[in-house]
Amino acid sequence: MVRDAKSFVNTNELGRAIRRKREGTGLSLRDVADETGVSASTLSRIENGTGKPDADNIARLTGWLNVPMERIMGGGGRNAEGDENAPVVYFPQEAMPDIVEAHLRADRNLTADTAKALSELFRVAYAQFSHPGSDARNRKRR
Amino acid sequence: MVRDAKSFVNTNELGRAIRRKREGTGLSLRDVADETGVSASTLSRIENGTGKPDADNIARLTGWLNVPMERIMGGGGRNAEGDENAPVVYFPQEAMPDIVEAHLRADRNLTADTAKALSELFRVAYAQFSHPGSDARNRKRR
DNA sequence: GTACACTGTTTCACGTATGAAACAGACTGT
DNA sequence: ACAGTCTGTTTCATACGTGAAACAGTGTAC
Repeated sequence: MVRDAKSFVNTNELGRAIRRKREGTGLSLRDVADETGVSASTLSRIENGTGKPDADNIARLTGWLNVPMERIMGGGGRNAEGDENAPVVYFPQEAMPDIVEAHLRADRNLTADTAKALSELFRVAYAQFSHPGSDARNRKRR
Repeated sequence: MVRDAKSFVNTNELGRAIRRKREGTGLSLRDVADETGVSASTLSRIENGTGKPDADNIARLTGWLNVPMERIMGGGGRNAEGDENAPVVYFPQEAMPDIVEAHLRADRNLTADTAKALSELFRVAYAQFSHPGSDARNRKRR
């Protein structure tokens, strides 16, 4: 049960990523607004970490960044209590192969068979490398 | 771009997936509410496709489903005009290896080196299988 | 019968994310 | 000097997602 529901989506990282890319490419807020459909005012708020963008805008912006939502947002059940701003693994790590498989199945470049084969390959490889001991959980990065 | 900003996050699929899993496991709305931290009323609305859940609840629920957000939600820039309810690829397919890599890097079960090795493996395998023909040149560049 | 416990749905007051527009600066050209 | 055009930020009214609680069924026990 998701220990007491206080979890927030980490939008600070989103904001930082956007500002980084925006300034890196020399675009203004209004430029990005035109490209993404998110208004400049909202964009400004997001970059400065004020408030939390809604689902549509998160989708538009992660799309613009070409980054998976959960990578940038973190959130949900497993947000490490301690470390604030690190992008977090949203899913139980055991689910990694499932995540990859889902992505593969959604990939229109692949046939169903190929997607299956690729995820199988990934599953095997992952099993090989992941939690090498029985207590990989002690590894508290950072 | 972004077509005229009318893109919505596809929450219908989210709702369907939740109802499927919930009924499949014989849970009530209030059971799921306890597990996820999303209220039963909101849960009901989501399952019935009324309104759009906010970012926090999407995170909680995709986490509960163990499914990547963009797989279930679709959304953003690439939502296929034609087919409504199909889960869509949110990212350009070319980005698949990057997506997987991001996920791997966020995986605390893996050391940085291992994550790198795995994503390299994946990248090679994917390149092998993806767009086998030459008609994959629909790509839009911005 | 009538209680009681459960179900999913809807009502309600409240908080807040939103975009348009107003705003404050920084620069440039005239 | 002034005017014009850019920048990011903030104000404002509006829209809407939210959870608690009320509601409407349905089933079971007594």
